Amino acid sequence: MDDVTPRLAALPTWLLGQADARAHRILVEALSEHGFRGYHYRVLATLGDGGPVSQSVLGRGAGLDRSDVATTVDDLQARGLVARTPDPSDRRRNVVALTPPGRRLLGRLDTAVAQAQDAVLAPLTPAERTRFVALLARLHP
Amino acid sequence: MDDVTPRLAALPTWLLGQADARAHRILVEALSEHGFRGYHYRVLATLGDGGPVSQSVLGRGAGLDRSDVATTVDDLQARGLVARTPDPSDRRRNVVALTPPGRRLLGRLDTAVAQAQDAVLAPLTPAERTRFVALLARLHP
DNA sequence: CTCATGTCGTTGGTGAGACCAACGGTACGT
DNA sequence: ACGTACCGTTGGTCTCACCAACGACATGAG
Repeated sequence: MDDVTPRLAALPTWLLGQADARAHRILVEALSEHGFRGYHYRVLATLGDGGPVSQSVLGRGAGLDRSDVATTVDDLQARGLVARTPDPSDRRRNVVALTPPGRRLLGRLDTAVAQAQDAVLAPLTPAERTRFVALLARLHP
Repeated sequence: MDDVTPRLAALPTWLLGQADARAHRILVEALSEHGFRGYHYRVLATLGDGGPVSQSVLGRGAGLDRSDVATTVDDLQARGLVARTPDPSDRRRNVVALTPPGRRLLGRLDTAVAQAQDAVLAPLTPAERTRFVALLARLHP
């Protein structure tokens, strides 16, 4: 299956990219079964543990550019999953909050995402998973 | 710096994505200093340890779609780094080979890429690097 | 030999993700 | 009052990955 040339296959960056590509495929698969993409989940998850926030805070929490927050919130709002209201105390800001359907959906997506994590780490034993995640966290300074 | 919401930060897929993003940035940085992108290096590297091959073999070796091979080879050919000649024994095929300048460039890119690997793994001790790469390889079945 | 099947390279298109620039509107400190 | 800085929006760009359709060509079955 892996016909990749040795000079590439030996590179840590290549292995990392392959592992991430697989993880990404599994995660995207899980989300798309519900009709959503990565940006949607990131925004919902940020709202889920951050409460109603401005879009700029939302962007920092979800790791998104402001412009991508705007279009993603547009989308979620059109589906009735978040509410966007002007902030009375600062009229530059929008306050974004989960709606009840949004919160229920987040619960289902959380489950799907958790299952995806297991699927991604499936090739490793529980002890290896712990060590792997620890090394991964160190790798991102 | 990392203001990402806990629900995301705890996900292995998130950590993997962040680590890969960082690795990718470092690698792209290294290549772009020479004026090239990932696809260019992948193709040159595949030619470097595979000898002259058809574009379809090149695609398998470099992990690229046929269409992406076509445009990448176009580009490298225009820069005089590879030669594309019809295969007399099968006129459907093109045989792609490194030119002498292409081979010299590959040497320089290899050095840059090797330095990028070190930079990516810099946060880990040598022993940890070995374990990390081993786990990474297992994660990609 | 003929013809169906399948491969090769090319063109063109899609979509996600990450990012950047510029704009009008707004807040705030000086 | 005014300059500075921030907010959200719009409208791009780029890389990467992938898919569909096409003509040219090779090959095996009959």
